[in-house]
Amino acid sequence: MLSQTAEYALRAVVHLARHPGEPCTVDSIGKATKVPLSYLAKIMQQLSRAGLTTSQRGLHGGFVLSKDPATMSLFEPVDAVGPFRRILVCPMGIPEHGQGLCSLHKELDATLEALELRLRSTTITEIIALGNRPLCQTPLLAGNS
Amino acid sequence: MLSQTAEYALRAVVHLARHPGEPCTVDSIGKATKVPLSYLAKIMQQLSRAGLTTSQRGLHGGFVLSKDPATMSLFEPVDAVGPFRRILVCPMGIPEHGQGLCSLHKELDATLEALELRLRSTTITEIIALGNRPLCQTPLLAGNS
DNA sequence: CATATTCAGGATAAAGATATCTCTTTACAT
DNA sequence: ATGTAAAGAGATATCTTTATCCTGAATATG
Repeated sequence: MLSQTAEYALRAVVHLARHPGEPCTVDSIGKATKVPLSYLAKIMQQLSRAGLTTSQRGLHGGFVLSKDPATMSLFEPVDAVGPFRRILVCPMGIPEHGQGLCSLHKELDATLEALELRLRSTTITEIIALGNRPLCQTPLLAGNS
Repeated sequence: MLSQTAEYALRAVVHLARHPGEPCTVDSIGKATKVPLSYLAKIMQQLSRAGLTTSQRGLHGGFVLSKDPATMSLFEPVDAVGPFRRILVCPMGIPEHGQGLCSLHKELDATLEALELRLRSTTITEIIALGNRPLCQTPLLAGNS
């Protein structure tokens, strides 16, 4: 339902949130989150273009979250890598009276809305706080890469 | 979020529900719902294999819903054409203690669950009853093809 | 300044989803 | 029985998503 790319983006952002201030390279993020490195590089570009991360080249460079993860919802990385599309006009045509959706598409859009609201209402901080095991392989209390 | 194929499947099922008893050909469904005919043919096959529709070949053949649309949820056609996947084990590996998801995937799965429940709790009959314009181009009260 | 490290961007490849076409099989109507 | 209307099924084409690779540009360090 969420694209693979969105999954990867969320993993990366969660990882960055767990390493506040510390620039993380594509390499280190990819290894920690098990995302293919060369693909992750593209995703990180998208996150940076969307303003969610700051990037720094060169030695000790890498990516840092550009804002407090307590103010960043799950929706943001998801939307950054593949815009979230609501059903605004009838997918079956009828552009003229496009404002009134048929009941099927009204219901589908309401479902999308609920999904969007849920993503918007959960923050990255909540994920890393919740039960403290944000990404599966990270041990419960140890310092990890 | 829902695949194009799922969208098409829902349109087709809604159309069938509006023509109870009357076998609808791929051709007629496709024209009424603006789904590419040759692709719709494949989708109807999937619905039939999943047991949602009954098909009849030959003159006056076509597809009929195999059960009362009041007992069919939106989930069924969606799941029939592309199985709905929950997150049951960690997508990042760790098969050993696979039962305990990390918090990111717990939240994502909870979101999927909410989506699934919503689809499961809306029936096709509700769609065709609701405000009575189940598919956009169908006139409000007229007999239509 | 030289060099190693890292991101940026473009080109390409592989896989999956979407779409089309053709031929076969089934069933009805005459 | 024969012709015609339909679904079934397989092969193929196109587009999008996912993934890889390579070269160039920026930056810290010595």
